[in-house]
Amino acid sequence: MADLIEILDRPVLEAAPLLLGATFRHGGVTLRLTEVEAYDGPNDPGSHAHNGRTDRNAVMFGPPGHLYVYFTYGMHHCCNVSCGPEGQPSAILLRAGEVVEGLETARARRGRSTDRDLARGPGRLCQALGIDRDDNGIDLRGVLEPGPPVAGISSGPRVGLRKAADRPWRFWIPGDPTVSRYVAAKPR
DNA sequence: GTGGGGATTTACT
DNA sequence: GTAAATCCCCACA
Repeated sequence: MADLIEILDRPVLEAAPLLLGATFRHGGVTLRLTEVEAYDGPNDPGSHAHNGRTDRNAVMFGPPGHLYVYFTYGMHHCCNVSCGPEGQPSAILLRAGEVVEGLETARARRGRSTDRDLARGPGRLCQALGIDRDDNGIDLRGVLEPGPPVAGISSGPRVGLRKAADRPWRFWIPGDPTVSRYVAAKPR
């Protein structure tokens, strides 16, 4: 089984699909990742790091294997794994997964939700795992464990972006019920 | 100091 | 399908 840092210390477009099938433990809940998206630093208009380093996105510029958590829409958190050599601001958004441990805890955090929807979408995923801004920057060694290689990975455009909406940098395990559905950005 | 926008989710018609 | 919820971040003045 591949080492986490070995996977993350390479270009984000190579690393992202390799995280599918990995397990992620936090707050008493374990997830099997089924859907991720790649954000490729300064060359990616859709990335938070596109306009350089700020207080918020600093973790993206740091060493690989740390959690970048941000708050959005006034009510949701999203979490990413920093990737690539230090100084290269790329990250992988954890979009969805299947709860494989801590089901009761996840249900309690998510309130009224079907088991399928517990971590189906980045905001739901963070809520199920109890992730918030206090977890920004945490070291993921021993937390995120790569799994065996997954065959037949699908890719397509990222969800909800107005910028760079054409880049097919979303990766998921085809047929898995916990993968979120594609939603284009709403026109203003 | 101000204002536009957002890597979303949920409930309601 | 559409709308509302809700607040932090950041660019610009």
